[in-house]
Amino acid sequence: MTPQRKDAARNWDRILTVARELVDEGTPLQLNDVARRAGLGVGTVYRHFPTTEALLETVATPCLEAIADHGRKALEDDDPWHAFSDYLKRLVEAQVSDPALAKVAATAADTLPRTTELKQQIIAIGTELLTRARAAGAVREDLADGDLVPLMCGVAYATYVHSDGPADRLPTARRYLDTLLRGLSA
Amino acid sequence: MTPQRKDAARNWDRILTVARELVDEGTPLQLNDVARRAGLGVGTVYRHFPTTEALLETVATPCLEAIADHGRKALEDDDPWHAFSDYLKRLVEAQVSDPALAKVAATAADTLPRTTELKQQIIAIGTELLTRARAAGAVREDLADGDLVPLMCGVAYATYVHSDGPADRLPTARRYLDTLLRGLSA
DNA sequence: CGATGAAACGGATAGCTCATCCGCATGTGT
DNA sequence: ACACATGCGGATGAGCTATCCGTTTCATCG
Repeated sequence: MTPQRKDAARNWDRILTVARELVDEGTPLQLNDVARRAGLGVGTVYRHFPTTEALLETVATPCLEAIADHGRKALEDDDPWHAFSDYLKRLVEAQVSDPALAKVAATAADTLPRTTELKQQIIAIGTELLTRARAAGAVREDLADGDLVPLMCGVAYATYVHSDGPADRLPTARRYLDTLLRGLSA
Repeated sequence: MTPQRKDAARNWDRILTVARELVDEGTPLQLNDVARRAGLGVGTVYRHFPTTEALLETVATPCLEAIADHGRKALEDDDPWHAFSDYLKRLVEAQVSDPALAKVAATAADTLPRTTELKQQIIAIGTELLTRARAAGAVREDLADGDLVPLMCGVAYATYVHSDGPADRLPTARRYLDTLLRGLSA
């Protein structure tokens, strides 16, 4: 993934660093803007990342991997409800603390080629945890597999609409998720 | 609100008609686009509606009024929980069937001067219904007044993320709201 | 170590959308 | 019918996206 040549690798890193900064400060990603801030030509940025989405994906990848790792651990939890709810909590917290993740989560898979596989792993883990929780009678029957992602995005979105700034997001998100989970439990 | 002069009033109507069509077919509003479709100069459109938001507001106004009317009736309902949940149902259904409404709902009041008052009426009614339901012990204590709008937007957003097209939105939205209401009830 | 080809760089620039401005046309009141 | 006010239209500039190609840098091999 990272380029072979030394200069290319250096620029790749610079671009990602700048992009991460922009995402964190809430600025919408603009490739020309990234180029200027990184002290590079636009051409360079566009060669590495043909679209804003491509850059966004790459920025979000480490977080996605962390979530997948966390999920694999959750699969070893004996308490199905705890494993399920804890995983959802992780998903929501990640989304509200990282705008890049929120965008990737809400975007259809086909426009995000690079992270599709990771995203599907994360969804598959969620589905598995849901299936177990359902089998244990802990979750309402009418919650379908395909509802998981939308509901997580919904909680994250509600948090964004509510909050004035990044500061009070986490507690709000937790409160909203708690409410949702209460509604989901059997 | 509508201009006095005959030609101006006619153009105003044309613009609103076209805008309503565009919103309904899911196309994002672009003022130049509206002008072209309405057979008018861009200047005309920009004079009536300086920004996309202003046009969006005006497009959404009738729906907002309908909601406020519905709300005033809900205030006469004797069952606090029924009045409250029914009102929320109305809010969510309106949002998922009208993208204009969803945008207006999720936008901060200060960028939408024209509909601010209407929006606040709608929120005030919701708050009143919530207060009554809370007083009757039907709603969880930790649901704050300011949570109402974000949660409604969240449900609408989740519905958008879930659905493939406008067709299956309503049932999905109802299902999600049911789940949320279950979590909100004491 | 110097030459050579491949790969990457940079930024000029074309294409596009947004929004303004002002000369011209149209409607309204006398 | 006239004059003034009001509204109309679209040319136009500002800002952003994305491409293309001449120049530069890197890695490899004799």
